[in-house]
Amino acid sequence: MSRAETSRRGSRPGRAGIRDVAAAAGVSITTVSDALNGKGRLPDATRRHVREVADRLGYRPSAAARTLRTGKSGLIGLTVTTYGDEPFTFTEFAYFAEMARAATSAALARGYALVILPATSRHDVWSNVALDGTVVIDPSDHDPVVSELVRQGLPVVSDGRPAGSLPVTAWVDNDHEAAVLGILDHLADAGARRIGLLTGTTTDTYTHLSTTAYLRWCERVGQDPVYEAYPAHDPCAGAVAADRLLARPDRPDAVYGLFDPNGTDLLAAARRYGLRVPEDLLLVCCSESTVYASTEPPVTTLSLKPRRIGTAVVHVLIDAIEGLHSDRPVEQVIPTELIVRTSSQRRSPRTTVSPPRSPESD
Amino acid sequence: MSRAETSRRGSRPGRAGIRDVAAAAGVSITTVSDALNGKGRLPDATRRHVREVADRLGYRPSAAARTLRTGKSGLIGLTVTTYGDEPFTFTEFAYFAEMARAATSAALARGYALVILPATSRHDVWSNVALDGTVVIDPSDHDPVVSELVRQGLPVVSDGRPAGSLPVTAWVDNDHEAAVLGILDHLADAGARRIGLLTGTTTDTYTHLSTTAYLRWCERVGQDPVYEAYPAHDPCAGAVAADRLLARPDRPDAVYGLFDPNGTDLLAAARRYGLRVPEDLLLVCCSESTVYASTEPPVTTLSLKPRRIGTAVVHVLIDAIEGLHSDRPVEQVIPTELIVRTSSQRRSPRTTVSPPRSPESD
DNA sequence: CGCGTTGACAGTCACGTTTCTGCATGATCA
DNA sequence: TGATCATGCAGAAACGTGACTGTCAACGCG
Repeated sequence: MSRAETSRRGSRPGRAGIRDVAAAAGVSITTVSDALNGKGRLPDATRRHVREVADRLGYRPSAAARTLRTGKSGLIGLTVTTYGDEPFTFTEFAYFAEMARAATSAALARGYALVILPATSRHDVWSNVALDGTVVIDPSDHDPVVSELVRQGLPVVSDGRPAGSLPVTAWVDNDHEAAVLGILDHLADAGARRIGLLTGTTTDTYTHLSTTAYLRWCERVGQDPVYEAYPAHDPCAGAVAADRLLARPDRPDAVYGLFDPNGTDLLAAARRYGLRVPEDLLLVCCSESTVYASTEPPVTTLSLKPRRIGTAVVHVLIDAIEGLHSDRPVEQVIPTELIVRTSSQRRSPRTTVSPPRSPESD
Repeated sequence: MSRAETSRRGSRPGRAGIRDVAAAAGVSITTVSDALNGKGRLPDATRRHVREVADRLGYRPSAAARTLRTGKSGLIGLTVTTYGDEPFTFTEFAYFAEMARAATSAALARGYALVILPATSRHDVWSNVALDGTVVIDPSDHDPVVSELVRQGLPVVSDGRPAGSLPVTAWVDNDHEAAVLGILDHLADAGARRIGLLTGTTTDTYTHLSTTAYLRWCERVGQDPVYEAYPAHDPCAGAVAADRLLARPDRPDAVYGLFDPNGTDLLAAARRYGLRVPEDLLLVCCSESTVYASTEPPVTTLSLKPRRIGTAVVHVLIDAIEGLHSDRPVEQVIPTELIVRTSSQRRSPRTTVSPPRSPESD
């Protein structure tokens, strides 16, 4: 069978193949491939001619064929832990959104795209998409998906220090212990005598590290721990837990909340009990949301710098994919930032208006 | 050259191909493919045997090869409008996060995965990933990316009524005019005499439709329009615009804010001017955030139901991809929901505590 | 003038699947 | 008993690209 006029079968109009370009330009397939990829040794005239013809035909190389041939898809998985059947957790919205945004930007700048893939998704979906590597957010102890990916030889970079002996390629995280200790010291400096904690019942690393840091701090300064834990994925449970914490007989005079909505929930609970913030109750919570800049009063927040983390994670991963032995460390610690506002400043009642914050740039 | 023992070349250990499975099971490649995909006519014994051998070898079919052969990648693009160089807009965080979450779930349930692809990304990234279709969020007037995709014959479904003559396959949107009119009537019922609007300077459909609906309502009831517009992607500009709106000589006694942060910004501005909410100022804003349930006072919000929209968009798109002539309409209007809280209820001062809201389920 | 070298391309294979076609074998039926 | 048919499987052709190998002419050099 002759191979001439191959364009008659297969491809519908609108999808020109490399053969069509070769025929139209009067050269061979090899020449087209080399001309478009800048590979071979061709005179610039041929190169320009081929490019021009390709543009005229609206030629787009088939991503599938290229992936099959080269073994690289240009796709990076973005895996998010799930509570329940939803792709990502409710309480991490702002964090996740910012982190994903930065990760997408960073990946894109290096020619990669991100695929959202919940860890609990059906196995066939995972194997149906060709990934060059994966970003895992807060992997659980012995995540089967991570093990499977690593077994396949794919680089896996984790946002959050991996628990147990999870064999990730690299990880990026904050120093959560240091952050909690810093906040507790900050509150103590502001005059707090008994600091309470609003924490979660889940077993992820963030919750675990933060809680143990709190307990160790209490032990060190000789304070009885005062904390309430609730399932962080339930938005209503947070309000209830905040209320419980302030209803205790040993009511704290300062509270740190580990999750984003804790600030508003604690403010509401304080109002119910007639507690003034910051006079009667000092408040800090971990959040990326800007609403805390304009609450009454503005609430001091701890930012985990999700944008820096997202960027770092992607860069480390792509370095691993491309086999670059970069100077980026395999274990990166991103500093947190405490944004001090009125709710944690008992000592300086003069200024109650928080300075305007410019749009974050990192 | 003999084709026996093909496994000696190519594939590194850890990646078993279909040939290896066929050899190990003592059957042909065809039989393996049919057995795993449930296609041919095979006795159950053979089917089970092949599956068992495949599992033992840890066989995973190559997504790239499958895509090349079948023409279906199982990937759906999720395109988000960009202001500046970031993948998605700052002001739509909660909306986008919820919408993306629902879309990811819905796609996953039907065996598809989502790829985040900003509209402004480099062309090579778009053509480097094999997509079966694309979801476009709030496409601009003559989006070149959408045209290109449609020209390639890919289904494109839009979140938001497409402006101009954008040739999308289908779209899903709220009835923004009806929503605005409903809110204005709601505020008027609560006793508002002069209703102001906090709107955006961008030209997207949402902003445009909402603003014109407001202007028409004003004309109908004979009220002079009182509004301030600001670039919605700038978080600081919103606070300034809220302040300006309440500083006007013709200060409104009720305000509707089109964007998520408007509620807290307006509350803060009201405090600065000594205005009580809802006694001196009625407040509604469009937001998906739960923080407005526990602000002081709780703020009435309009929910655009992003989860329903995300689900609907994905289902319509996948129907189009798979050529199903479903009974789902090509143009779907999702109803909005007005969550009435204290900030817009001047008439009933008895109950100032909003009822607890259960986690949304739709 | 003969020979190695280099430029400029063409031919062909392989990536790993899916699927169409087709060949045996045994069962069924006129 | 020969023709028909369903069954169970094997062979091989694509899918569209990238890369290796090979060919042919021109050219420089001793």
